[in-house]
Amino acid sequence: MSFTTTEENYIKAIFHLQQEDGTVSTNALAAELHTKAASVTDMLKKLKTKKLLNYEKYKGVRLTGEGKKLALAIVRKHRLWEFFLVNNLQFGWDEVHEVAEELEHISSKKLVEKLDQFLGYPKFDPHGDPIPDSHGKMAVQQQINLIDMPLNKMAEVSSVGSQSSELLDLLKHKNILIGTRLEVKKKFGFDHSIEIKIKGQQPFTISQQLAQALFVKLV
Amino acid sequence: MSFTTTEENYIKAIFHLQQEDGTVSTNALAAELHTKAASVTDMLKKLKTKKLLNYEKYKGVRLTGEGKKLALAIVRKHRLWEFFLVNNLQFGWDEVHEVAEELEHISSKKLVEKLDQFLGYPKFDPHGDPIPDSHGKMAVQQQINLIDMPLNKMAEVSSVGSQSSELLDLLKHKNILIGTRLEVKKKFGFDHSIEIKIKGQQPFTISQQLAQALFVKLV
DNA sequence: TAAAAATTTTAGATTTGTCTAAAAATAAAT
DNA sequence: ATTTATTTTTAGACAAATCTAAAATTTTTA
Repeated sequence: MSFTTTEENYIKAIFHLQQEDGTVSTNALAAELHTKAASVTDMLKKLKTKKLLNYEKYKGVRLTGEGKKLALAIVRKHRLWEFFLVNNLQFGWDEVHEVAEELEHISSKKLVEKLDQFLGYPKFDPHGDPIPDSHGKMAVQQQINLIDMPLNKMAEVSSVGSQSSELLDLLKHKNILIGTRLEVKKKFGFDHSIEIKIKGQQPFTISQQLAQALFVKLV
Repeated sequence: MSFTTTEENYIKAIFHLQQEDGTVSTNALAAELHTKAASVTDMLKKLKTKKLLNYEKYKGVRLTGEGKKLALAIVRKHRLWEFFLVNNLQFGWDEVHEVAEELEHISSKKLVEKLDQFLGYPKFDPHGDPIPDSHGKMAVQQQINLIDMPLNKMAEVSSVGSQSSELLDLLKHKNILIGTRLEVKKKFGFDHSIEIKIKGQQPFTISQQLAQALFVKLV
């Protein structure tokens, strides 16, 4: 069985949304895919006949085992290509997302396995997200949200909460990268902003929104 | 301006066909693309409005400068990816064509340039075909058809006339690869078959059709 | 050069993924 | 517990790329 790029994008979007919510609503999917609810309904019916998801009208949707398998295969490709783009082709980690969105739909199974081997079976992509292996298994990273970090402990930025270009822009401006080491010096209850310190720089304050978009691991 | 995969496949097919014929007929295109003449007519009208080709009904078709530029960009991507697959991912040179047919439609300009750089600006792909550079220029290879080789001169197989799996199958069976060195020992006028010798092997005979599908350079 | 053959184009239909507008179902609020 | 608001689905239409069958054009051949 093979799938169109559009079908794959639906499966991937459902996969990501159901991590948080369990079942996914038509409107949430429409928003995620920048399309309309009516289009989503049509596609859900189609994907149901392909046994990729369980769908009852007005009840929302969840992926079947098959659907999850497909989603993981797509995520695997996406993250492997991102790793390749950054590590081999010298792309910046903040400019690979769109290209990987295209590359993830290349169908050859052999290509994925050869690429994985060539890259040395990486476990995490350049954003710090785990890369599913050929069986769909992902390493679990003991990362926590920056907002939850204890004070004065050294932490390393390991992933970001989204790939929005606004976020990546802000991080670039603040000189925060995957791998950047920092400490939380102070938390302000008023607006939940936090003060952080990067070695060799003056401490500075970041907003609650930004802190929540950053994941770190203790070092 | 951006183009669909289908549009790009039409442009590429016209480009290849017009190398031989100058102008390309509707039926020839339909055969090449495994589609019907009526579909070709529709698409030619569409591509004409996009200024990629000159088309007058019943008169056949030729690419414009713009069309050629696009065709060369696609050929460039195809051959760079083939090079990558064979040289870096350890694919056999006879199994990369289909994957490259998909990869050639990835749109990122930056990806192509970074890939080219990563690969070391290769001039020829694994089939011996020249890779257009970023300006569309190709190295000219002083290769001749095996059928035209003088007797008893050492030659090296540098490219094959087509990527048909039947041809690749036959070559594999006869143990002929890109880079294989051989001499033509005898030519038979009756059926235009030729006897060739590969070092360390008994001489054997190949058909006119096969000889015409092989290009060599003198060494 | 006129009839036959081949090629090419048009006309109308189909499939995929999308849309808008209206109807149906569910959830929220008074 | 009705009314109101929100969400979701249906109905009908559209654009892209394709098809078949029939008509138009060009080429071949007698």
